[in-house]
Formats: sequence, C-alpha cells, structure tokens
Amino acid sequence: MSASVPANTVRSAQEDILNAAAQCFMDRGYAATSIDDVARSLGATKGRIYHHYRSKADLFFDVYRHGMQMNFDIVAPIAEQSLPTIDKLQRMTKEHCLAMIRTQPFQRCVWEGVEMLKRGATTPEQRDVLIELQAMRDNYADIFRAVIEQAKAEGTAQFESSSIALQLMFMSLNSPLFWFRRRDGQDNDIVDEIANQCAIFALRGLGLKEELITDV
Amino acid sequence: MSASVPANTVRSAQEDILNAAAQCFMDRGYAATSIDDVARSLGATKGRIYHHYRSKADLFFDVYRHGMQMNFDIVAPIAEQSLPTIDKLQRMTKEHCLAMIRTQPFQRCVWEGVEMLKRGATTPEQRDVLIELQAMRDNYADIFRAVIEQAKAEGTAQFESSSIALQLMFMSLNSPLFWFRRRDGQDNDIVDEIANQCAIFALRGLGLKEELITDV
DNA sequence: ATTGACAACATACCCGGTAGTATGTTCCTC
DNA sequence: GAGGAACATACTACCGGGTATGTTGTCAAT
Repeated sequence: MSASVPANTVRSAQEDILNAAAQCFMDRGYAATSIDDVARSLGATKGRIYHHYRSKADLFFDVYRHGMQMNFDIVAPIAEQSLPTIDKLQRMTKEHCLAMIRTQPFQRCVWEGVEMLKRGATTPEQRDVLIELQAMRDNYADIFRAVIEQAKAEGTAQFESSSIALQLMFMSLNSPLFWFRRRDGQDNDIVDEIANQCAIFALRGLGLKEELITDV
Repeated sequence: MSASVPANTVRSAQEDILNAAAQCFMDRGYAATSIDDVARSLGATKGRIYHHYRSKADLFFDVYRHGMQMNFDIVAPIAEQSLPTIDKLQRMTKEHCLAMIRTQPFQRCVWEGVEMLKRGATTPEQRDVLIELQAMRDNYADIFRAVIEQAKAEGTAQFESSSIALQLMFMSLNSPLFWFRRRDGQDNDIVDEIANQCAIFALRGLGLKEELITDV
C-alpha cells in the first residue's frame, strides 16, 4: 500500500521466489523440499523466504494458486468464444495440455496440492486454504465439464459418467507432467506435437468421431 | 533356511508389515511417512520393522516389488494366451485397471517409486534398486507395448508414437489410483464398472474402432 | 525338565536435518 | 538522519531415521 515502494520490484522478487519454489517442489516433492533448498536455489537464505511468506505451506499454496490462475487465463477466453462445441473442446484441450508442459513446475504443485487435501494430513488452517484452492480447481474443471456435456448432448461425444470422463480427460492431458520434461534448447515443435497427441487421445477417449478430430 | 522356523509365520508377519506400509505410504506419501507411523498402524514399535527391513527405503522398495509382481501375475497369463489381438488388449487393459483398484496402496507406491527414480534424490545404493525395479516395470509395460503395436500393424489401432500412446494408455488405466478410493462395504459392481469405463476410454484413445470395443 | 540359542520383537538413546523465530545489517527513501 | 523494507545470521526446538541393547517366547539337544 505504500506508494514509496516500487511495486514491480516487490512483485519480481516474489515471482523469483515462486519460480524457484515451484521448481524445487517439483524436483523433490513438497515434503522432501526444505525452505533452505528453495533459498539456496535462489542464492539466498531463509530470511528472504520468510520475509515474504509466513510458512512453507503458505509458499506452496501460493505456487498452487498461481498455477491455477495461469490455466484460467489461457482457457477461459477460449471457453467464452462462440465456437462450435467440437472446435472449442479441441482448442481447450490442446491449450490446457500446452499449459501443463509450459508451466510444468507450477502444475506439478497443483497436482500435489490436490493430493494434499485428499490425504488430509494438514492443520485446520492449511485445510481451509486447500479447500478454497480446490474450489478454484473445481471451477476450472467445470469449464471443461460444460463443454463435454454439451458435446454429448449434441451426439458428438459418448461416455457414461461425465465425472469419470472428465477425470480421464484430465489425466490424459496432464500426463506429460509425469513423463515429459523440457530440455534446454528444445524445439517448440516437439512440445506442440506432444500436446497434439495427448489432445487427440483424450478426444478419442471421449468418444469423438474420428472425422471430427483435426489438428488445431 | 532354518527348518525350525515355520516359514508361514515369518511370511505372514512380513506381509502384515508390507500391507501396513503400503497403506501408510499411500496415505501420507513416502517422505511424510515415518517408520513409527507404520509401526503404530500395526500396534507395534520400530523394532518390529527394523527387524525385518534394514531401512525405510528397503521397506518401500519391497512394497514396490510386490505391487509389480501382482501385476505380472494377473496380466502375463492373459498375454500368453492365443487370442485375437483386440480381445487380448481388452482383457489386459480391464484386468490391469482392476488390479490398480484392488491393490491400490501397492500401486501408489509403484507410482511414487517411479517418481523417486526420476527425481534422483537418492543414495547410490537406493538408485541401483530403483533401476532394477524400473526395469521390472518396463518389462511389464513392454507386454502391453507389443500388443498395441500389433494392433496398429493389423490396422485396428491408430496412433503416432507408440511410447506416447503407451504412456497415455497407462495414465488412463491407472487414473483410479488418484480419484477413486474403495469404501468399506462397497459393491464389486462399482469397481467393475469403473474399470470398464477406464478401459473403454483407453481403447478409444488408442484409436480402436468403435464396433471393436465391447464389454469384457 | 533344563538349558542354551536364537528369532522376534520392545525400549532407550543418539544425532542430523529442518521449520520457525529472534535479531542483526544494509540500503533506500523521504 | 530516521525509519522501514529486504534481506542475512544465529539460534531453538523438535521430529524422525537409525542403532544399541534389553526382554520374551520357542525350539532343540541333552
């Protein structure tokens, strides 16, 4: 709130921490990552982390939140467009999958955050935050749910339970989180090709007719 | 080797530990699970665990190994049968998915073990064991790889990279590990129905023609 | 029946790592 | 030059892996 503080400096300092934390949490998992690990990867010490975050969990939750926000920013605009259902679903799945690859460390934290809530081994305060973040994630999933249900209603998709279909679709689209890692000077085309194959697999899995599936 | 020791007693004692450990590792994850947690869930103390296992990692690896062995025992007999490729693939996917649900705690440990090797934050000795277990897992995956490649050769499946297709297939079949948990008096039909939907999704994703996909 | 030996644990203890805190230090701004 | 932001340093408390040692029951040979 102080006008004297250049906001961009604070923001960039926080973003550096967020990026480093996301990377560390992905590399070792939440439980096995120490605050010192994160600080060390920044060439700093704990003091810097604890100046911006009250606890390790708080830092993790902020990574989670940013990861989800990135997904919303990418997919929501597509969902709001007036497109044929199939086209919309194709673009959404492709872009979601690309987001998984491009912001992998953050999305891995989202994944682990979801698991954390399901396990329930948290303090009540942490649980409250996780529930709020889970709601954010559920809202995001509902964007997709609406589209696949519409596709089913239009007869262009076929599946039994939409909840299970949604889970399976996300598992397919999120799968590069676990078997793919970007290398340094890697070609963008490779990333695009992987997202294509994942999206096609997911769309086929949802029962889309073959002639409706095209490259985006 | 001592004839004086009733082997079944030792075995059942070890299996009790394995089951408890698998459950604990699933509930809290490897890093967040303490040996005391496992012992407490058995109504025992550390002494019991460390009498049978040299370290926490050793215990975890044994759970991993048992999980993979269960999968082999279920799927290998099907793969060895002389069946039409499509039928074989259908039965294998369905049974694999059922195994994921029925032996969930063990399979979650398999999953985490795979991640553990990829992260690489282990001692050299642990890494050696993980590499051996990974080879076991790769061999298991190769059973499926052979079948889906044959299906592709026969023109009944279509996908680009068989490696990616394999990953996506397993992600679909394994997905109940993460969004489904068995309740106490739950109907077997529900489990069967979930496995069906996962298997159908996976087969569709692999490009199987709709008329070839039937309930198993 | 006695005893020795060992398996199968339990108990007690050590020690390294880590979350969190309390307190310095530096620089920047007003 | 005063105050606070943005850190670094130093410290505490505790948890958890691993070990060393004690205890009990069982079996085998005498």
